[in-house]
Amino acid sequence: MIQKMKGTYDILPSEVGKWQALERKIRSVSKIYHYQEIRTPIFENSDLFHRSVGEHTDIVSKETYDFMDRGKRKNTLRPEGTAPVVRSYIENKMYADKLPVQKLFYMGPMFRYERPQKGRFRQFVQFGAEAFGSNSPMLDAEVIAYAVSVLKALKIKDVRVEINSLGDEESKMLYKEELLKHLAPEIDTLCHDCQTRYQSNPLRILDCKIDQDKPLLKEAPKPIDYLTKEAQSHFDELIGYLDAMDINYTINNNLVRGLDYYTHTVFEVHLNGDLLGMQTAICGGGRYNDLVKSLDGPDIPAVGFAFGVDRLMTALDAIDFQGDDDDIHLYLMILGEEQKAEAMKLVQRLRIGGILTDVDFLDKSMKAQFKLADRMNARFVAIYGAQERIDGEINVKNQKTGEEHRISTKKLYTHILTELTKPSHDCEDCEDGTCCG
RNA sequence: GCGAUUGUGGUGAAGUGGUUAACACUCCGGCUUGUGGCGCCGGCAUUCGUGGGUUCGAUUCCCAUCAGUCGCCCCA
Repeated sequence: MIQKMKGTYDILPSEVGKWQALERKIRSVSKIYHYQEIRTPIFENSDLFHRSVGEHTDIVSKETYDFMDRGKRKNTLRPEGTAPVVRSYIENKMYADKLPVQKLFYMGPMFRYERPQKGRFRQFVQFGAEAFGSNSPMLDAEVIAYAVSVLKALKIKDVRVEINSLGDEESKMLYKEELLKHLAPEIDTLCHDCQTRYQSNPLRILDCKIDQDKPLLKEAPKPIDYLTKEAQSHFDELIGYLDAMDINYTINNNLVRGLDYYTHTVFEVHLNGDLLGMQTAICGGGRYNDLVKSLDGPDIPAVGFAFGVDRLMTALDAIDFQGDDDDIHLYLMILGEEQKAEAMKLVQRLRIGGILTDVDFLDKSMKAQFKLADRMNARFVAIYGAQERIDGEINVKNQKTGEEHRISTKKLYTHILTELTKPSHDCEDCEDGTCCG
């Protein structure tokens, strides 16, 4: 038997409703913040990721799905969403659009060759936002507020927003030098990974879980202390906006993030508790003012974030999140061969009229058909046998109340329609009034 | 890339170096060819992830492999 590839998963009909509801909420929050959806290809020229994410990051150095196509071109299945969106932004000259600040979001599968575990797959779904064209800390604040709103809309509480600033290119250079100077004398006391990072990506040493508590790191200089004036005021302003917007956050001076392209603001959203197992990060993002330029675009600043949608789903599983149902309105019970054609005619009319209808295709007994209707969560069952066909009538049973009426077949459609639009309960009980819409 | 752990029907799961692989649920059929959800009766694994080895004999022991789960690394 051929089975799914490691680290992938099928979303079966029984759970797809939750995904659809989740995706719908994400889109609706995106709309409120006025971000527009962009869809880019699932694979790109490999160079895109090497140049943006960073050659020596784990993502690029050991986690990409690469393949050569028949034209000997190097392709990579996208491991993240920012680079493709930036590529598209540049290639489609969106910087010349009527709207000088382009606010985009995307949602779709990403691919990383990793060992799967809780909250981690080889094909996973990310939802992310990217806002181009302004260096204003207002935009950083908006993006963070947007991310928080998504969680709020999903009723995921108990989250922790951590922010930090890496500063601009100048701050980063200055800081890196100081950090290397500080670490140099005792570099051999750090873990093996950190010794490698010393060469490749010294900033990451800061949030190493192994060495975190060593005095060498505790006493290490922090990026925040090496910010240029502009960088410092960018960060201060951001904090001012977040306070004004009533967004809760904590400043984590050791937060650096793994991707190369970040400047200024970086942030992560974590879930408290053990909803996600050992993974707690549900969203990460930050500002990347030099990325567009370094990918041969104009010098345009940008800021964004990415959510792990699978992780959102995992978190939602723990809090009784209601997905879209696939209940049907009417189950048409057909009794007898001679009734089939007339029944199909009826079904077709109902469906054209927008009534979710289904029937049995296996000549099941009445009892078995009732069971089927139950499993489909049918609101009504219409029984259609020989006598009904002769009389031009049909029995309609309300599955909730058990009431049954015999009506003219011609009136079936309007009957079902009226019954369905009747509120099923007292709407004063609705929390938000959306249930009966 | 490293480590731990698991792999028996549709599902959850017992079990043993040796004739018919327990049990529960689901499902199917019947009692009941026109009103189901209850009840009763009956049925559903030539086979224990896959390949190899040890053995007279393996689902049970060993090795490999694949897959799941969890953790490390890293990240969403």
